[in-house]
Amino acid sequence: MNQKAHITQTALSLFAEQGYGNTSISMIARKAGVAQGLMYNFYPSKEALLTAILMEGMADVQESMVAYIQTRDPKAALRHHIQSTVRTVVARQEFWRLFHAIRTQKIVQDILGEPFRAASASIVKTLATNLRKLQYPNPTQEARLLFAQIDGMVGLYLLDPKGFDLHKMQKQLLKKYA
Amino acid sequence: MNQKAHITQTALSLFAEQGYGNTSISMIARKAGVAQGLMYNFYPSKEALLTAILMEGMADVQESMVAYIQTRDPKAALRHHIQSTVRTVVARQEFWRLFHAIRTQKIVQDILGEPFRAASASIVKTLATNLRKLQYPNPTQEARLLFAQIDGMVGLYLLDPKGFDLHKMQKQLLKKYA
Amino acid sequence: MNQKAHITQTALSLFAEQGYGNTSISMIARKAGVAQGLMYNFYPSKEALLTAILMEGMADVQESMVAYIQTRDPKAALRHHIQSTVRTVVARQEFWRLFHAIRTQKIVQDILGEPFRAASASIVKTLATNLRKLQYPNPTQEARLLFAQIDGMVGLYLLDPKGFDLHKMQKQLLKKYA
Amino acid sequence: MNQKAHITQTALSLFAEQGYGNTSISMIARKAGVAQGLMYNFYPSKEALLTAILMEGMADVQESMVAYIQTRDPKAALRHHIQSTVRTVVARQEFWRLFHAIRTQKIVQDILGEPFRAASASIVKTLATNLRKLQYPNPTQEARLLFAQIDGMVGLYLLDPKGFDLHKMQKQLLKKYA
DNA sequence: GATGAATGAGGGTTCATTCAT
DNA sequence: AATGAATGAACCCTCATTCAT
Repeated sequence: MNQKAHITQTALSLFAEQGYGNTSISMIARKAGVAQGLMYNFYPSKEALLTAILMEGMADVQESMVAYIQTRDPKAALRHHIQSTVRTVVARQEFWRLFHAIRTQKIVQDILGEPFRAASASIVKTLATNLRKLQYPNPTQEARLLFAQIDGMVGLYLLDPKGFDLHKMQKQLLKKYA
Repeated sequence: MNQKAHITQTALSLFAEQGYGNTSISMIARKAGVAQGLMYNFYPSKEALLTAILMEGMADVQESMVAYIQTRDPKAALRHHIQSTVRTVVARQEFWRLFHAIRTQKIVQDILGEPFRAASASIVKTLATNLRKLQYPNPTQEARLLFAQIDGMVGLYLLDPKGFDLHKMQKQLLKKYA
Repeated sequence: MNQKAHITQTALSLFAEQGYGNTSISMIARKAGVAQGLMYNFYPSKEALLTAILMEGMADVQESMVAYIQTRDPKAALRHHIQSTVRTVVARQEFWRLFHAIRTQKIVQDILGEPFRAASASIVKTLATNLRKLQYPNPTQEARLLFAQIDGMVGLYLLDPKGFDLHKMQKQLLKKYA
Repeated sequence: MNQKAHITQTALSLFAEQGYGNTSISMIARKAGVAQGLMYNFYPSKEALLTAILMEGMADVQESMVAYIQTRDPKAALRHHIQSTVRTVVARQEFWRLFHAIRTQKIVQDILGEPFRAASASIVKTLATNLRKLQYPNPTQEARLLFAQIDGMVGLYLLDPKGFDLHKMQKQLLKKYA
């Protein structure tokens, strides 16, 4: 792996583990085995490093959704969304832990606030469309509730990955909706 | 209000508004209108102040649950739990915002990790008991799902109190379960 | 002397001796015998410290000019200006050394550029008025030349206070103009 | 132009424009279009680069004086000195701006302090000789005053090239002395 | 000669904490 | 109890310098 990717990955690990604010550049450098100053050859600031990590993570999520966004069958569409979310959260656990922990902070609101709201709205809208096809009453509210449910499930999993059986939850959720 | 409570409340406000890490003791003192050093007459450190705030908040939550924990009718019990949660989140929004923002951090995991897990387990167990009475298949999983749903709902509300209609969500949730 | 004045004076000494850019906050603190952080109780930044020093120095100069600005007799007015300049340069040598060394730098241009130009123009105008009364041909140009002469004299003195006999120069200048 | 001269000239431009301390090696390299490390093939350090620039500039000044140092007629000699000084300041403005801005700093005092004092003394002596021929009373003091005047004029010009009419000042000075 | 990734000392600044008053 | 001046460790960042290629 090249130096930039190595530093970025190390930073993500530490940010996820102990928080952005509690992670110093020197800690990242030490764990990555490079000099402090080197980070600034790749990113102009600590905040820029965070931004890059968040942007890349969001792009990955977007990409994983492209695969099933066009699914016509409503049950399949819901199933794909739930499965895809669980899959990406497990696969990129560190990113999600960081994102969930930091998404209330001003710095992230500035960077990702609007994109995140837009993405959320888009997902809710798609869920609503599919729930409507399945004859749910009040599909928009139901979609919001389902979104909250998935988000809550992910949040609780990230809070305690060992104690929270995400796949059992996923199964249960699929049984209910798809 | 006595000095200690005044300082503690001021700290909670600032922690909730701008984060624990971004709030300095001098800011708290300035906003509270007291000298910087005074806080140390009541708490040995900034972390102890945070701990006290979190403990107190958790105790309040516990207390609010005592009122309905003995409810016999399962639908009423579920209704009370949902309503009580929403009520406390709205009434003590600052505490919940702080708690949700910070609950993944090591410092909080150390302090509240175990109590929180215990409280969660207790709630889930109660929910499961009631769902079982209502003949839900797989009531334990269903309880976990409901817990996640409530938690997710609260989280999304705290993320954007103006844009997220908590009461409409509550109504929808009540319609489904109670 | 109080701490603030002590720190400010120490900073002026070091700035004058080795330049603003070559003087670190830690050097000032060490020489002043206080902790680094203390300076920030009095000035919000290193630049603010410099600004305060420059502003105060300029105010002193202004004040010393008030005493003779109203002098009616042209020869006396010129004499007073020359003597006052020499006196203040000798008395506040550190300030002048700092000011002469730093006045070309952007940071000072931003802080004092306009005030300095205005003050210079005012002095030149007064000199011109007095030279006109003394029947000098082209008094405005002559005033500019005299201003340059005084400035050059001061500059060379500050460059080498021991090797440059400022008072002999002053005497010679007074002989020519007053 | 060869690489060394190109780098040196680029460095002079930047030093003059924004100061020695505010100019980094990487800025010089970027503007010169070469790699950061290349400078070290020609100079052992940033300070050595500055030294070379200053030495070369001084040598040029010396050289420009050789042309008229032997002028016999005193008025012509004074005229040549004034004109030559103005000419070189305008022609090599960047060097002079750098030199005037930095000549009080320790680093330059160490390098050029003694040579500069020697050159100044030599010029003053020549001026005195010519002033004596013109029957000025106290020609040595008068020479020092003239030297200060020229230096002050140059300094004020460099401080504000657009606002200070150097050639008008030169004319006025020539009228007085030559 | 020429490159630019890598280093690490040092800079300005913040802030939790202490303590004399 | 209450003050706020004082401390010093730690933070983010810059940059002259080195060196493998």
